[in-house]
Amino acid sequence: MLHVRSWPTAILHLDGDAFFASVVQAVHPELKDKPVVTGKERGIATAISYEAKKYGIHRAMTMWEIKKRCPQCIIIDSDYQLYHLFSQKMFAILRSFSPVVEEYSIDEGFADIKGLRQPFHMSYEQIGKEIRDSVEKSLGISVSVGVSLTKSLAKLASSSNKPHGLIVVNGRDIERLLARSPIQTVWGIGENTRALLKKYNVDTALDFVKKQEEWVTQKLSKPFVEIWHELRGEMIYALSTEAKTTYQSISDTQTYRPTREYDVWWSRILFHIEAAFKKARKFNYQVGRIYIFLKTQEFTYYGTEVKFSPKISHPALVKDEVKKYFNQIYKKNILYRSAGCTISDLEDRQIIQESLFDIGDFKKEKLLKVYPLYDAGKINFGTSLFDQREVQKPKEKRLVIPLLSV
DNA sequence: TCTGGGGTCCTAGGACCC
DNA sequence: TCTGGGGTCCTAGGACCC
Repeated sequence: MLHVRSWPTAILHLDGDAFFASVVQAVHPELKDKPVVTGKERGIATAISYEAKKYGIHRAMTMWEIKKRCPQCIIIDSDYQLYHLFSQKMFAILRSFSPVVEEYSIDEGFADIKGLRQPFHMSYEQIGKEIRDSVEKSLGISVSVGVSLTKSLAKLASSSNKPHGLIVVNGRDIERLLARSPIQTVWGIGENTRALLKKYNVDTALDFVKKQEEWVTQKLSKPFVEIWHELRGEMIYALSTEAKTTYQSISDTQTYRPTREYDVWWSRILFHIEAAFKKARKFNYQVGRIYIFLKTQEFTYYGTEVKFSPKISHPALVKDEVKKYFNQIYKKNILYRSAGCTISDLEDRQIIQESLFDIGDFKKEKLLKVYPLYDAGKINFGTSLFDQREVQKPKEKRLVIPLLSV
């Protein structure tokens, strides 16, 4: 029976299945069909192959726990360059079908495929299958595809049948998909919203969609009203096809072995500030705010914010100022486990001139000579003398110059 | 699911002004 | 001493994503 369906919009979601692990298996065929876990260098699992998932291994599980549950598990270091290469190839294939592609993350993306049936002489289902199969065939990795009217529906569809899935939903199929999708599996609905909706007997995506718009507006905030529309097939989220070159904020943090030592935490804070600013300079930003924080064993955050006007791009200039703020959050009897910073209020560098504050030109001149070396990875600042990063050790020995001498 | 690192967006409420 | 309404800006904090 011919079933004619209307497609006001047609969005495809392409999602790598256990992407990092899958890439590793593609590159090392001897690891195919074996339990593989990546993230060795961090001590926790970042990707788990489907074979390893059978042993109950999940994200962020410690390597120690993994070995206990699955001694034959192959645990390897992450190789982000390699993942990136595969990601680019995957998106190149997607772009060979449609020019309108959003690279949502390293392992998943969307394509607007409306209108492609005619040029390809294929149904949307056939196009989806073609994309899935060409990625799998040419890259040797497994992916899942969902096609529907909106990004939210396409993503729900692709996630509903992993791995190696292909789901096309429209018409009555949408209701069936929503009915078998627990509400927390919807993109944008997390644990807190699940708990709230549970109180009103909203358990599935279909329960949610059946609520009146007024009810949703009353109980929830704007993003959830948008999700409600998206799940009803009304497109709210357009594809953003531009590459990421701008930032609202940049952060740099790390978890360490717990300690109370003042000098250690202060030097780590400086270390993270320098790292965040390095990225800011790379993207040509000057910075208006630095938020610094320490995190305790109990996952409580102690943080504070420093503002700069005019904006800056070399934090060594304001080290003493920042230290005053650090002294406000640090308490000597508290055991901390993590430190970091988020810089925000970012503005394009050409627009503003960096202020010299009360630092003399001579000092600034020296400083500006040193930063390019740091940015190029040739030196580390002396703050790292206290740095006890356990996880990421520099591969080559670097020249260390004390920041104070600048 | 007991916890790594890097992001985005939204809202309520206070401060301040007319 | 008591009394409005309305607008804007900013901040803290929440919620969620991969």
